[in-house]
Amino acid sequence: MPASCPICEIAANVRAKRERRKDARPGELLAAALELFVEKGFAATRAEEVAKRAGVSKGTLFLYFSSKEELFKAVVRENISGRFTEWNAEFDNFQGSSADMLRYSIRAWWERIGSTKASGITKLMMSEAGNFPELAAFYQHEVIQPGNDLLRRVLQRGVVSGEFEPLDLKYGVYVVLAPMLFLAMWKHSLGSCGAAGMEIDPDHYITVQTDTILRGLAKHPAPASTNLGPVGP
Amino acid sequence: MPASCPICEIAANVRAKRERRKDARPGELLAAALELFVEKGFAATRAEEVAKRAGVSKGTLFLYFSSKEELFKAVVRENISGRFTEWNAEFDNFQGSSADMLRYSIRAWWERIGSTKASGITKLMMSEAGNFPELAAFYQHEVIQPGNDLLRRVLQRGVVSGEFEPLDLKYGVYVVLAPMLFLAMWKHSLGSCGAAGMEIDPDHYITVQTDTILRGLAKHPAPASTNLGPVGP
Amino acid sequence: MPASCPICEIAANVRAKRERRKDARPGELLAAALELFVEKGFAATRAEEVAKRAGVSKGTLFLYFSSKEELFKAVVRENISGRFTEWNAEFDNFQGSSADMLRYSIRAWWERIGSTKASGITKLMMSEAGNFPELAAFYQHEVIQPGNDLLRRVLQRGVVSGEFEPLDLKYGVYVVLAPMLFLAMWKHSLGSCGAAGMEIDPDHYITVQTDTILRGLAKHPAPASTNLGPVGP
Amino acid sequence: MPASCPICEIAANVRAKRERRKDARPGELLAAALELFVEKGFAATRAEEVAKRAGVSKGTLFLYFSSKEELFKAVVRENISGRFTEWNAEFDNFQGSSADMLRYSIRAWWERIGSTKASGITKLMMSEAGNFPELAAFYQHEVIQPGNDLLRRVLQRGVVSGEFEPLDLKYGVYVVLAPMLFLAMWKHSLGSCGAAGMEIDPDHYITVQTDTILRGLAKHPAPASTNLGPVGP
DNA sequence: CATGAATGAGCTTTCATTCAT
DNA sequence: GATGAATGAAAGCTCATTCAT
Repeated sequence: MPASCPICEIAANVRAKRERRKDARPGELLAAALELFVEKGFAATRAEEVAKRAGVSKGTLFLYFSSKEELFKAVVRENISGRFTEWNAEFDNFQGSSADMLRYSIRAWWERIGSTKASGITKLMMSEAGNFPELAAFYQHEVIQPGNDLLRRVLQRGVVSGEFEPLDLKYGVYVVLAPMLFLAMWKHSLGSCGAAGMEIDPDHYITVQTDTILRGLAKHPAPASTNLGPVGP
Repeated sequence: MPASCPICEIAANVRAKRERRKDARPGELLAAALELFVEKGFAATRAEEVAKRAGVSKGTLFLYFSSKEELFKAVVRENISGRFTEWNAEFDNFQGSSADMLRYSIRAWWERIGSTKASGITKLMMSEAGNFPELAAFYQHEVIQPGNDLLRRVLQRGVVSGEFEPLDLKYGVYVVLAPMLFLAMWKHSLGSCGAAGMEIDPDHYITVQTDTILRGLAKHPAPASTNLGPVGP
Repeated sequence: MPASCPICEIAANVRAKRERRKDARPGELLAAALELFVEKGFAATRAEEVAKRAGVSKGTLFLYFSSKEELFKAVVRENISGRFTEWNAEFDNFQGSSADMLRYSIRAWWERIGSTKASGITKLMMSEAGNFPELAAFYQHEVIQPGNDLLRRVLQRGVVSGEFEPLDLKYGVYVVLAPMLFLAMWKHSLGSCGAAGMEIDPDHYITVQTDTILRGLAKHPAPASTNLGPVGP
Repeated sequence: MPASCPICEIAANVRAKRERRKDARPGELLAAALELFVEKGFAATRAEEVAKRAGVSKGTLFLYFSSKEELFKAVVRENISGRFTEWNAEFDNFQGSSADMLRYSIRAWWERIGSTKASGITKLMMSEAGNFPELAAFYQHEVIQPGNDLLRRVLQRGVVSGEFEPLDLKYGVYVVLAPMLFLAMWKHSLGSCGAAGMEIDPDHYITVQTDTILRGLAKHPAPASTNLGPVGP
């Protein structure tokens, strides 16, 4: 180290730390809020608790988010924005079979969303959609729709290439979506209650689901099943 | 009993009516509470609103349920009572292919649970499991486990008979369960927000899911998929 | 007293008392709020304090008034509505000189408003008008305008009859209004500070003002007024 | 002082500028505070807003005033400082009739106080006197009393010279004071609400009031009214 | 039994005030 | 001196719960 004033260095250091702290505040608060909202639900989470978990006081929270509801919105936005542009690009260049592409999609979702805290948002939205119609619409527009579109493209690719049986694409995406979203929600509710028999091993779950779904989608030489009329004889 | 006193009869009648009304109270309250809890969540539902929808006063609610939490527990318990004994019997006698049996199970679930208000408790439990661990355990014991067992028997029957490919039964049940429970939850959250593109037509959804699942489970002459390496290039 | 069940009497009595209390609540709260708002201003008055002075709990206040602002509005309405219809009628039938009529008006204002707690509203409105534009408009419409109109009629009567010099009526009313409203405001602010020399004896004040105003309005060279009897017909 | 060092001059200059700025700070803060207190009242004015309007940070405000209350006191004190010595001198030398002197007094008040921001403190004191008794006493001592004395001298001059009718001087001053103070308060409250019919044109108002007051005070050939005792016989 | 007026703990939100930089 | 991020006491308002009727 060359000649330098140690006092100035300390001062600069502290200032830097302070500014880093200031910049980090919203992130820390959003992280704490995500955790607590997912754990306890929106209404059952007290603002003070979020602040405490983020290591700040009650007042500080409202310095960064003008209301608890605004905090909620910010949590949702923070954890979903911009992922889809990245994903779309990834998919444009995918080389390989459509089955592999679907497998890849599912694994990627799990690694980037499902296995992270962001998966809690799915449960959050399910629980609170009724109380935040505006946010629900936002979520539909920013998350559901892009996700649907992404999956539809994968399925369509498979149908066009002859790998998959033709199917109603709109409802076909739910064949893939439903098991994934269910896993996310389960993880954050009944799956984390500690009761015996409630735990789901995600990797195994995904493997079984993926295999079955792919066989269900695949084009077969012979049709699988005869149809059934209404329930009851 | 021989000739009866008409006055006594009237009195008994009146008493019976009053008792019936008295006995009906909790039911009306539970029905109102179920609706509201499902619509708005536990915390966002006010006790007074439940009372009003049940046509009684606030005080009366607390006459029958010592607290809002007790009311919640009663709502859940009320709506998951022993349907499974009936179902088990039904399944013991089922005649037909296992594919038909699975189809029948799914349709039966939809008609008796999924399409009724009872489906709301699925969403409720997902939302509130964290705040009511005791209830979650109860739900797991009374609903999840029996449901799992039921479905496992169906799958096992198909595997044993050679209709279905062998599969991990524990996770196989989720292949059927996940899409159904997802539908129930969707219906009560994002699906009822009025936003365009969020509605799911249950019958169509069930048809597509069932077809795909059955083809995924069915024993095939040729294996379905090649395996995949790790995610990423 | 004839034969009567003492228990029933007590019960009826208590119920009556309870209902009387319920009916009295809003009035008690309004009275307490008026006092405190005038004493300390709107913002410096805590809702709990109002409740305490009315002998009820914080929650009860919000049972009757949905917000502190609503309470404020109710206080203003309570203390001014309907007085002007009565006053207008009184003035239509007034017999006597216009000087006497003006004297009577001033005395009547003092006895019915100025000397009562209602006079505090004047000060309240002056202090809070800027923060409650909606209320200020309400006050202008319900109080200021009717009061102005009333006074204008008195002045006009005097001018028409030749008792008063012709004058700009719009600004003429302030010749009477200003000293009266000033008295009301003074009473509730600097006049009640206990500082020596700040007290104003209202009767004397009114006498001096009235005499001077009447001489100022009177048509000269003829003398202005004969004496007046007690207020009231 | 003879030849001066230019460097010293510059240094002194800079220091003077800085000190001027430093000395100006409190003044800018007081000006901002006066405006805001008058507009919105003491309680509804936030310290941060005062600071912002003065172009400094929140912390700086508390560097100069130890609390919001101290700021308030300083605002009042600042705006009522010794104008009266100047005025007294002016009045000692006044040449002309007492009517002219009174006219002059009123116009002077309007030009130097009433039409300036200083008139706002009249309203401020009225609104907050109850919460700041110490200030109220101060105000009474520094403003009300001297103002009263000044006016009393004018009236007395007129009475002695035979221009004015004899009158109770203590209450006579309010004949002049009340309309003026009322105008000041009106201007800062209901008069600035934008509601139609609330605006008062000060010049016209003053003209009408002054004319009426002077005629009310003037000595007439025949006395106007003898009454003085309490109302009623 | 049923009622609903009353309660007060508890929550969100505000803002004067402090103090490390 | 000046700053503004941080604080936490305090206020408005809600609502589960009680209890006199």
